[in-house]
Amino acid sequence: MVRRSGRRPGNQDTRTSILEAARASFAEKGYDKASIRGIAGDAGVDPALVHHYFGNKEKLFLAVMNAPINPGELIPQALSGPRDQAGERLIRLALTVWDSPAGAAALAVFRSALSNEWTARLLREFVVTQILRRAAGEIIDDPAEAPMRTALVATQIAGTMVARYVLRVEPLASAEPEVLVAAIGPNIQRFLTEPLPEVFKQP
Amino acid sequence: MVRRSGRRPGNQDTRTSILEAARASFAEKGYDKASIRGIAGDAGVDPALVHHYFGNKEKLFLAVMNAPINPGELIPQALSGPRDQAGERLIRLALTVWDSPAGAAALAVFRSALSNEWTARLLREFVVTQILRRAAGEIIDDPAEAPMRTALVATQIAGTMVARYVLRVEPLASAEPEVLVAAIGPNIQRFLTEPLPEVFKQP
DNA sequence: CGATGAATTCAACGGTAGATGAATTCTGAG
DNA sequence: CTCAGAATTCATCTACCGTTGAATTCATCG
Repeated sequence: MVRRSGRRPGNQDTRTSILEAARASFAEKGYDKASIRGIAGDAGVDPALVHHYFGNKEKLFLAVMNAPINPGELIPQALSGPRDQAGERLIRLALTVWDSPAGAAALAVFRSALSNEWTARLLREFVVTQILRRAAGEIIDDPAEAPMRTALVATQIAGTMVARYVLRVEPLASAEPEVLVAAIGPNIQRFLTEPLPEVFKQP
Repeated sequence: MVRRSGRRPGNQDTRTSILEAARASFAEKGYDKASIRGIAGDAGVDPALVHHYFGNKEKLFLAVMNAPINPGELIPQALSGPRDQAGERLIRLALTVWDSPAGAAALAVFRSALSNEWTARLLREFVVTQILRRAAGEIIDDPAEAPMRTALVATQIAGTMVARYVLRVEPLASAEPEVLVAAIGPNIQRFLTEPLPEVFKQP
């Protein structure tokens, strides 16, 4: 690569500090209520600089989400293992990710999806293609039941995320992850493998 | 040229048409994104008229919610009956309310609570004082376990509402209520009455 | 009829938002 | 040192927002 004349991209500190401020702000307020002006303020920077680096708010959001969300390894790891403990492994994976540093990005996507249409589509596609489709093939026996079973699993996991991280309902918000794994895992397991009610068995 | 200014004959029910437009708009967009200007537009009315009738946006929201949300009869009815079917009755009650005309108001409160602090407080107080506290006394044996059990129940019900009514995930959104009652009820029952994991039994 | 007052609209204020393009500062290559 | 070009800022534009007060119309009462 030929070095062209001019200032080197040496000071990319500000670029990442914008990204950090954006991640925190999106996680705390969701896509709509997080403002570029506020993010720029948190990063100690002029709002126009955000546009200079990221183009617009949508691209900034995507840039924030691109880095940390990479479930290539985690998901298969959560799916392998005793089939009758898959429920526990799924909820444990969710809690582990959300309590980790990358959890801010996950919370940002989730919170945004609850109040914004295009981020909701983003989340749906991500969940469907990256998580549920794999889980369906690995764990659920009858393919015809997979959509309903995975959707039911999604209700329990989404509800846990809403209560613990969005609404911060006690004692859930302060509970140890393993407590929730032990309490919620079996219910997810039931959605995965136990017989569905007969009323569902009609096309 | 039609003069559009000033009092127009006949229409005495503009107040209710504002309320209807507001209920629909709050349910669809939540408190923050629903605008008084948009509501007034849907009602075919000047925005200032909304203020004339309801004072401000907060009071309009409360006026919309005041009428249909009156759980005085429904809740006791859902709690009375065989104890081992309380889970099914709870999720059935939720689905019944949300699928009824009053459901728009419930959805408005819920959706707003997910992205707005003071509506979240409103929902929490309502849920705690009107629903959970009664359920705790009637169904849960050990009072010490009541907070965790009711919170777990809340995760499953809130998750169902999020998936079915907010994110509109299929096949949940189109499922018959009784299918969901049969599928989800037993899991709520488990949160209510089956033993909690030992890991929880330490203060 | 004229007066009253409620129903309704108009125009405007102050605020925040995302976005844009020109102007300025800085830095390193030649 | 010079100077191009990247980094950064400034001043604005447009578009909504909730809210307000004054102005208009009109049904009704005396």
